[in-house]
This record gives sequence, structure tokens and C-alpha cells, in this order.
Amino acid sequence: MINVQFPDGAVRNYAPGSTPMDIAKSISEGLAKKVLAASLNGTVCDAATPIHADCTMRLLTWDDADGRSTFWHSSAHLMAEAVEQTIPGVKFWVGPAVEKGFYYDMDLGDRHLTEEDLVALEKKMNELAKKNSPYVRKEISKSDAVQYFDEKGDEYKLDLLAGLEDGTITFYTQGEFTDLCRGPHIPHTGLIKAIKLTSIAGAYWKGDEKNKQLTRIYGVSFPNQKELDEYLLMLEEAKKRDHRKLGKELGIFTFDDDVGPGLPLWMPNGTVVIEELEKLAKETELDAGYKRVVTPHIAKESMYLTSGHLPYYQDSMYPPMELEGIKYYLKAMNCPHHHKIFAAEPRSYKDLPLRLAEYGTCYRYEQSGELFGLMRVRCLHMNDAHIYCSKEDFAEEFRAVNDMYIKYFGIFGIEKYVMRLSLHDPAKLGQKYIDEPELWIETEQMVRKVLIESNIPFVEVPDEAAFYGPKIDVQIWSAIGREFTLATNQVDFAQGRRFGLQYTNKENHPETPLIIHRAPLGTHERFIGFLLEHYAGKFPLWLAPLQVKLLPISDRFNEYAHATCAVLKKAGLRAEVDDRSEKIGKKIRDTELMKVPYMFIIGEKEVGENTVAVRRQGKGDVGQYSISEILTTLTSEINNRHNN
RNA sequence: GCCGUUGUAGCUCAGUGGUAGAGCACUUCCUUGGUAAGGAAGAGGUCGUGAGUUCAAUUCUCAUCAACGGCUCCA
Repeated sequence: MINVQFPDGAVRNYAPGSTPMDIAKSISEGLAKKVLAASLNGTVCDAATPIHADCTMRLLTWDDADGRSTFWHSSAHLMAEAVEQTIPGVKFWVGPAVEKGFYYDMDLGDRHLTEEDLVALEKKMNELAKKNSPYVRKEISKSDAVQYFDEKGDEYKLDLLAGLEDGTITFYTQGEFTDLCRGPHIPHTGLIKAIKLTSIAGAYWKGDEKNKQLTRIYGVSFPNQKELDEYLLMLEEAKKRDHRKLGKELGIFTFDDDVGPGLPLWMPNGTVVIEELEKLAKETELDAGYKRVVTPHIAKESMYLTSGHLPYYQDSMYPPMELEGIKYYLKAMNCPHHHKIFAAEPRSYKDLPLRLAEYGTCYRYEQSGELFGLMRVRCLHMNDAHIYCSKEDFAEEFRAVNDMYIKYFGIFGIEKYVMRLSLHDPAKLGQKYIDEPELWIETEQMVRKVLIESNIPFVEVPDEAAFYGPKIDVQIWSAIGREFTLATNQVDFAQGRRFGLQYTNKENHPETPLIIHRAPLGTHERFIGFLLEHYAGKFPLWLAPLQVKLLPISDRFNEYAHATCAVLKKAGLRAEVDDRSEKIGKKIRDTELMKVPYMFIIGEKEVGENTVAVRRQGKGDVGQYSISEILTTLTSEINNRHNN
């Protein structure tokens, strides 16, 4: 007998060769019907895998992430079967599960799919699913596998096989479809009860744009119709929080064809948010010893040759304008300008760390297909600063920058974040990365050490660094689950030297400073896009474009409302009176929809008692207050940047 | 940049080979109403842009621009 330990610690005995499915059945038929796969000693496998030795086992169902991903992977195979039966001659590449669903990449030759094709494929998949075809695993020798796909003329699978070791190759077959696949898979297709093919996309083979573009079909599937309906409903809800929709509704920003793609126009309401954010940044940076600078939007070609940006990023800079034989570029980054400010005066170690900050306007010619609402734009305002420091100061400065990030997360209520430490790839030195092998290793070590010492959660990502040094990207998630790279924080050991930046050290020798590039609030564009989704458009009071709307119940109280509004404005609040001849219910509704945090309702009673009836957006009536009383409350809420 | 989809009023969307419609928003009038939509009238569109087919194009074809879903990219 073999001992199988369950997740709760219980150990039970089974006959050798029993499968997780056998074990599930011995517990209950109901459980067995739900089992999608199993985890044996932490490795996910088919529920039909025979167990020959003592192990720990976990039965995976829809409730486990691994269970769902197995389910979706099997769904991808089911889709491939449907495609193969619909489109003869199709060749498949890979079809994995993704975060929410699955896709399969395929070469359809000249055939182009339409939405109707998806509907037909969905139907076909449902028919195939109902056959309850088991997913059958078969181990096969490499030569047999090669022969199989050779006969099929499938160069894609042959390419996959080329990278595999003999003895590790498995095929999975369900119904009439056989695929090279390491598995695992769910027991049979009948478990897939609800399917939605969501989109068709082009995807380059092996993710390389030089390669042929394959057709990718995305889909999602569920063990019952209810879950699919809920998922579709959730998508609808997410749409309502989309920053593009909210930005339009709330008058935050707009785009115009005549201005150009990716060039947002900030409307008055959006500009209020921008100004509040800048106020926060300026206060914070002043406290942290930064100095503000202002630099031009353009610079000569020579500066970008000096910085080394031009060869790396020319394609994503607006083409130069040429005047009197000299080329000028719109700036795509602020650093070179700041370096020139550092270089403008002789510097001593006593001037360091020198921290230069600017909300710089940059222009980047992002590829047309990259543009996305406020998240990817061609004109951006960066919460930028460059810290020039000695090697000895580096750790402390870097730590202080991280502290600033954390402080901001607190203010905005950002709870979920991960820092990604992006490292260089030694193989690409001299091409993608500046050729300074030792400096790379040294600075990467320094950064890693600070992160570990500060207890900041981070993951390391190879081959993602900036060309001049390692960087830290801050990943955050909006309320609708969209992932953002909010900010980057980079170490630069290259540009200081390129610009000939020097300071005189204690020993009276010239030395090149290290530079930290940092932008904790990212860009206005991306950050406000994020905030719109994060708050679902309901900005906290300090950020709200309009803070108080005064709603007189009838025209008779307009005068009092305007007088009260004047008091609020004088106290620095953003307030307006709705003096339309509308009923109070209508005024409240309109104000609620505009997500104005406070409504002051003014009628007979309030005028008589010199008060206002206060209504909080989303909460309703919160009682009657004197003007001075409510003013104190609101002012304190604003000054503390209270996060709702 | 590449693959796919879409483009009709400020917004959300119908619709048609014979030069367009709804709801909301907007304007005016009536209404002066106590916590999420009071009533009436009116105004508003070169049907993304350009070309082609046709007696006739918003509708069909092609091109182009833009947005959207992805791929690639992101200092």
C-alpha cells in the first residue's frame, strides 16, 4: 500500500497504481465529478496519473487556480479540434491558458477569420464538448513524434519538438484531435459547459515581429453557464470604470483628430486634478530636499548623441526639425536637460546629493497600435527628478526614493503593488545595454541590497533594464484589475560619464556622480488614468474637480446659495450653485452622476437657521450643519488629503 | 508598425441604394417642487475623410484617418 497525504495533513492508504481520480471516487462521486486535475508532491498532473509511491496529493477543482488553468488549457485543445474540423490544413503553434481563459495561435494560410467564424466555432466546440471525449495522454519517442508531424507537414510542431529531449515527449488526444502537449488536462471535454470565444488577434510567431504573424483566437470557458454569465456581467461593470469612459463623462480629458492621436487635451476638470497632484509632488519633494527646475521642450541633436538616447530611441522620438542646418528634437525624456543643469556649475561633494525635479513635458512617438487612452500617449507630463549622488550616498538616496513611493501609496490607498527589478542581459552588452559589465553587476547588487534591507517585495526580471542601468518598475493594479506600470526608478552609471559630469570629492579629485532617475507618480496621463479607475471616478475631496455643489430647493433660495458659495470659494473650496429651475431630486441625481463629493441642500429651513443640509456623494443625507462647522470639516478633509 | 473589429446628433444606439431616426444632454417656456429623472416646444447630423461603381451612395467597392481587442515595443 502507498501513503497519500492530503492537504489537511490526513494520511490514507491506497493500492499502488491508484489515480487521484480513483481516490476522489473513493471519497465521493460528487467530488470525483468536480476533479479537474491533481497536484502530486506539488506538481500538477492529470487526475488519471497512477501513483506508485508515497506522496502528498491535492485534488484540483475549479476552485484552485491550477485547476482553472488546466481547464482552460484543455479548452484550448477543444477549440483547436473545432478549428481543425472547420478549417482543413490549419497548423497550430501553442495554445496555453492565460490569466482569464486561453488562446491558441495558428497558421490559417490565407484564411481570415471573422466574428461569425467565432460564433460557428463556439457552436462546434459545444457539440464536441458534449461528446465527453476523454483527454488521453500518450508518451511517445521523439522520432515517432517527429515522424507524425513530418507527415502532417506541420513545421510549427516540428520546431517545438526540436527543443525537446527524447523521453519527455507526450501527446494528448481528445476526440479526433491529437496535439503535442506536456499537459496536464482535465478528465474529459464534457466538463466544459460554457464557452465564449472573445477575440481574434494577430500574434507574431515566437513573439518576434520579424516572424510571420499567426492568427490567435482568445476564449474563456466555465464549468457552468452561470459563471460565464457572471463573467460577462463583470466585464460590463469593468467597462463602466474604464478611464476612457469616465474621463469623457467627467470632463477630465478628450482627444481630437485634428490635434492628433495620443495627444490628450486636458479639460478644466482634469486640469484641477493635475494641479492638485503637482501640489502634492512639490510639497513632498520640497520636504525631501529636491530643487525644482524648468527646461525647454526641445534640444539639439548633439545632446541626444551625447546622452546616447538617439541610437536607442530614435524611432520613438518625433522626427527632428531642422533650422539653419541644426536638427532639434522634441524631448522624449528630461534627463539630458537636467544633466546640463548639473554641468552648468562646478560641483563639490558638499553640493551632493543634488536632486533636480521637474514636471517635464515629453513627447514620444509611440507606435500607432500602442496608443491606449491615457495609458499610452505621445505627450506626457512626467513627475521626474534626477538625483546626483556619490556611491556612498547611493543606498540612502535610493531608500529615500522608495520611501516616497510608499508614502504615495498610502495617500492614494494603493494596497497591491510589486516592484520589478529589471536587470541587464550580459549577452546583449554593447547592443541593448551600455558595455560596462562590472558596473552593471555592481549597481544591480546595490539596488538588490537596498530592496532587501527595506523589506520591499520585489521580483527580478532579466533583460528588461534601461540601456544605461538597472531599473525598478512599480506594478500596480486598478480596481478593474488592469495592471499598470506606474513608475520607474532607475540607476544610471552611464550618463554621468557620457556628459562628463563631475564633482570634486573630499580628496580634491574629480569624480563622476551616480544618477538616480525617479518618477514615483509616473506621468499625469497614466496616473490620472489609473486614479479614474481606482476611484471609479469618485475622487477624494482633495482631488475632486468640483468639491461642493449647492442645490437650492427653489429659486427663492438661490441668493442664499450664491452667498454661501462665495464663502466656500473664499475659503479655497471648489464650489458651484445649481440654480436651474429643476426639482431637487433632479439636481441631486445630476450631481450624483457627476460624482461631486458634497452636496449642500438649501431650502426654507436652512435659510431660516443659517445652515446647509449636507449630502455626501454615494452616502446620502448626513445632516444639517452651520457653514463654519461644515467648512472646518471639509477643510480638514482636504488638508489631510483624506482618501475617502 | 502588424492582425482583427468598428466609425450615423454632445452621449448611448436604431436604420436605409432614392440626401436620416430614438432616448438622454442642450435652448426656450410653463412649473417653485425637501434628498437619484416635473411638463411642453425647439434647435442640432456633408452618416469619419477621399475616390470609384451607379440615373442616384450614408448604404456597395477601394483607399485613407481614427478608435477599440490583441501582437511587437515602452528611455
